[in-house]
Amino acid sequence: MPTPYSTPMELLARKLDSCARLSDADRAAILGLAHTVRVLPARHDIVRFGERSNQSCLVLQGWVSRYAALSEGERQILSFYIAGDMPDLQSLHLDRMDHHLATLTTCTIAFVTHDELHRVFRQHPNLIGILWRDTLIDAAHYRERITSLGRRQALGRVAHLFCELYLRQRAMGLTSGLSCPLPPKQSELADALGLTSVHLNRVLRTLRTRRLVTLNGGLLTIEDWDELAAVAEFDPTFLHQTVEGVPASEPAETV
Amino acid sequence: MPTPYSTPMELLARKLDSCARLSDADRAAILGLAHTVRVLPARHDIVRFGERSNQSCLVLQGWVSRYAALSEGERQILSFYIAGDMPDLQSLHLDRMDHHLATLTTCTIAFVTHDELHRVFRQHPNLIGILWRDTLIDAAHYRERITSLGRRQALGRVAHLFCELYLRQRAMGLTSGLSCPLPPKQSELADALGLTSVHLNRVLRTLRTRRLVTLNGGLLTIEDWDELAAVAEFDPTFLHQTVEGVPASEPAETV
DNA sequence: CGGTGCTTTGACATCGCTCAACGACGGTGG
DNA sequence: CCACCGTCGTTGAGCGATGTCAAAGCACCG
Repeated sequence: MPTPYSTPMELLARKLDSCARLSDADRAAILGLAHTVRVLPARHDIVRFGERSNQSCLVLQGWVSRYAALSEGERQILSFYIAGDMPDLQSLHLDRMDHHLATLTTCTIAFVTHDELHRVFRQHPNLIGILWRDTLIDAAHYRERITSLGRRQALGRVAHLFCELYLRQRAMGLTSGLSCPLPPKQSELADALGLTSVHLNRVLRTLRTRRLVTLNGGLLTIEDWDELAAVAEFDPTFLHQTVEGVPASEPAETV
Repeated sequence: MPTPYSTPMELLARKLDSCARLSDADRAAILGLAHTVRVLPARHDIVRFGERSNQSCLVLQGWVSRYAALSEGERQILSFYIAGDMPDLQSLHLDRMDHHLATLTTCTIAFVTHDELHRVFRQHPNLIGILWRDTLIDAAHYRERITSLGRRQALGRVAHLFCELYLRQRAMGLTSGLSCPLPPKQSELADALGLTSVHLNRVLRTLRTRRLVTLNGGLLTIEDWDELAAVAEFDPTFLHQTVEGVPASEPAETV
């Protein structure tokens, strides 16, 4: 399932279109953004805690994670990012990183300097709101994660994350039926969900046994969306996607 | 400890000054924001899940909470807001609320319409970045909460929240020595921390016994900042305050 | 064919939850 | 003024969900 994009900024335009409404002028401005592209190996820090950044990154291919490092080598993964996401927009207005940003898989990443972003903002003030909105949606994801960690048990937490990651990939055309890539290892999923990898493994077995979901070789397959969403108490409102499509019991194949 | 402000927008200016740098022109623009003021009773919803809003609110006095409601009457408090905070800025760019906003105590709240904000943004584009930054700091608070819920045990979680709430109030001049208001009831703190009120109560006893913190009648008193911060593994970076002041062992009295 | 890293499983420990009761306190009405 | 009541805080006993530790299985790869 390769990322189906022609140019980096077309990918960004597609992404922004899935959470906002992009006018033709805005779209053109996006497509004109100067950028550089780099391929980074898996498990490689992009920006580190404490650093100042003068550019923001756009994921073109692969998965990126945002994480906080605690003492004793413990780690909390704060969020996952996929093709089309700009995980580093906050550096536009916050001077120091308060966490790390790292690749999870081999990644293709585009970098846009803050100067370039400010230039486009000056010429197309509309875009400010659209990218601001993007960071607000990021915050909405955080809120949902807080709710999960605070009030759901392990099973619901895992189910909820799977629903979220499936729908986000679906909006970017990265799913195939009820399957989608899920490259993080179990220990990484555990670090995101506030669980140990041992317990996560047992939860995965439960999900498999109950015929809700299977996870194998980096491929997630949802066998029963309705039941999975019920276990997760999943409500897609927080995703703020323009296309509200929750998979029907018999979901449409994505184009 | 009454909120020491003369006018609503002076309070906002003071707040923004504590996390950014406000030029004189920006400051004047803030002071000129048209608004209305209302007093709301405690435990009163300001905006509800699913609603659309055409205004944003500014807390002038009292405490506000953002919360998600789950089935079975369960609730996760996502964050607390105090005088100077604008908890509702996201409604500028997100059409539907994905959670609730409610008063915790009796509150004085100022409301500014989105139209008015957009007007000021047009005349003072600087302010866009400053308010955007404010929402990004909100997100930084979420991240820290995720880390707490995911990777800290109850004791550290509680200690961390107390450190955060103390420093945020300190930046607004709402503390007195190492004491500050903490109006939420134990059940509300528990709902914010992913604990039951019973267990939170035991944790508070531990904190009291270990002479770190006492909480009594809505007043939080920190007895040993260094030790409390150590238990919490507290690092104030995520607050993104311009004045970095962490209380010394013998903290300066706030003016 | 022997690493190396990830997943899976078992046995046991522990943190935090549940249920239940009681105490402290303030408001209200007689 | 006092009895009553509701709310909040406090405590105990037992239980359940999740963590810890340790080992084995398994796939990939040199």
